[in-house]
Amino acid sequence: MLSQAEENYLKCIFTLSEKTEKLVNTNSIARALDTSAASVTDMLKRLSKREYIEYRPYKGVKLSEQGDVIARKLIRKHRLWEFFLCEKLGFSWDEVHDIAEQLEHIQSDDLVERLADFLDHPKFDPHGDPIPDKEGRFSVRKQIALVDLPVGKKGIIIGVREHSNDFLKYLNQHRLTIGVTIKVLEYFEYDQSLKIRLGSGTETVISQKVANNIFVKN
Amino acid sequence: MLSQAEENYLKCIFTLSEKTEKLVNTNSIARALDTSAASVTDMLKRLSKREYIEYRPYKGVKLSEQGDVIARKLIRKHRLWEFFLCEKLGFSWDEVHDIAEQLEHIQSDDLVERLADFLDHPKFDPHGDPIPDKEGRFSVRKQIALVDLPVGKKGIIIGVREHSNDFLKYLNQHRLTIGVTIKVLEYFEYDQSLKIRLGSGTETVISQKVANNIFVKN
DNA sequence: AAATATTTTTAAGCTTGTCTAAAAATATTG
DNA sequence: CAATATTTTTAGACAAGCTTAAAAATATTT
Ligand SMILES: [Mn+2]
Ligand SMILES: [Mn+2]
Ligand SMILES: [Mn+2]
Ligand SMILES: [Mn+2]
Repeated sequence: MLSQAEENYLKCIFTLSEKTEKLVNTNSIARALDTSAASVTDMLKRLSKREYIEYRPYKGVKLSEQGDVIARKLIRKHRLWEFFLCEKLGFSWDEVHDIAEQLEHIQSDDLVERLADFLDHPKFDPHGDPIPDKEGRFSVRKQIALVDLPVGKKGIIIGVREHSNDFLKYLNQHRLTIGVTIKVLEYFEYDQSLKIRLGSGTETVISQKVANNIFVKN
Repeated sequence: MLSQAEENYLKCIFTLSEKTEKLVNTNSIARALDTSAASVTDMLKRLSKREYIEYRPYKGVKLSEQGDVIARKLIRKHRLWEFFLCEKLGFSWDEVHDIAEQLEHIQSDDLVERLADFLDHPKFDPHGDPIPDKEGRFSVRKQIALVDLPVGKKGIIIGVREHSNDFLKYLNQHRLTIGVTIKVLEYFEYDQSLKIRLGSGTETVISQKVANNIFVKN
């Protein structure tokens, strides 16, 4: 059985791997987990000995077959719990991550599957991130960043790239939440900001940074 | 913030206190937590220094005001989660304790209250144990052990004294679950066993040991 | 290619929570 | 009430997971 710390490392390596293709390096793990590089090296040696990862000193690390399975299960649990917290308990999407960070470590295969049943096997979590199925497979769907939506076109918000509390709260304040329809009215070359109209009729201007962190479908 | 280990000690001292009135002694804690007396002494010193308990070496220990509040919260969480697992996820009462043992350590006051709302503020858990309210108050209700139900009288099962898996499974097998009506048909002096008839019409004989561990109301 | 900068690992040490064995305190019994 | 039994504490050790500081390896510049 893995400790919570060990589980966090595996999940971290998984998410960093998604972005890089290459081996994950010590420093990026340390940054992500807000710990020292020395601690990371220490843990990598332990996880390597137990064959959850393939570790090449000074080169970097990737998950083993076994480690990959565990990481996917953790992400499944995390996102199922986030869905539960929003859909059943009425939390908003900026409140659920920290609680799910704890709940993902509850050990019971039975629990996960019953929870998934109870929730009708959702495919996406409250932030629009895919929930792996029992076998660890992610759903994929066509999505583009709002920055890439041409002027005059409509899109529906289906996810976010950033998950920080600040960003999610900004989105709440501007009613930019999952399911909302957006039409791009104007593009301002000067600072790459966008004027948009929501389904509700409200019009706003959003920065390039914001538009880049919102995913929409056509 | 308390570690899971520290929380387990406080909860343990609380439940042992319920039974004894007197100070809780080191050995009984060690037995309950399946650990060594030396470890217990060690922890008692730490919890005492932080004023969660009042500890008198060689004499015993009791919870401080503060420790009592925390223990009650843990029991509230534990039993709410057990209720959730049975009522919403369809677990049976012999499957929920170990999972609730983990879930009770999730840190979020908001979560507990939203969960309680979602469950309509249940007063008793799947084993018939009272769920403390937000202020830590337990509901009390009149209940007697099935052994004490006179021959010819009817009662309804509302709880159990023992919580072991073996006992709960025995009860499942004999359809002796919460809400079931029981009529005592006969008492056998020789071994203090009872002949009973269930609401369903089934008749069985149960031992004195079993009858002592079932609570009924008239 | 040598000098410099960055990344990673090693070394040493701390806290938490556990253990076993031995010593000390308390309780029980003849 | 002294001997014995039981309970509790102390002592010493260990693993996990973290820290900082120093050393070693690798990457980048000049
Ligand atoms: Mn999350
Ligand atoms: Mn999410
Ligand atoms: Mn329980
Ligand atoms: Mn219970």
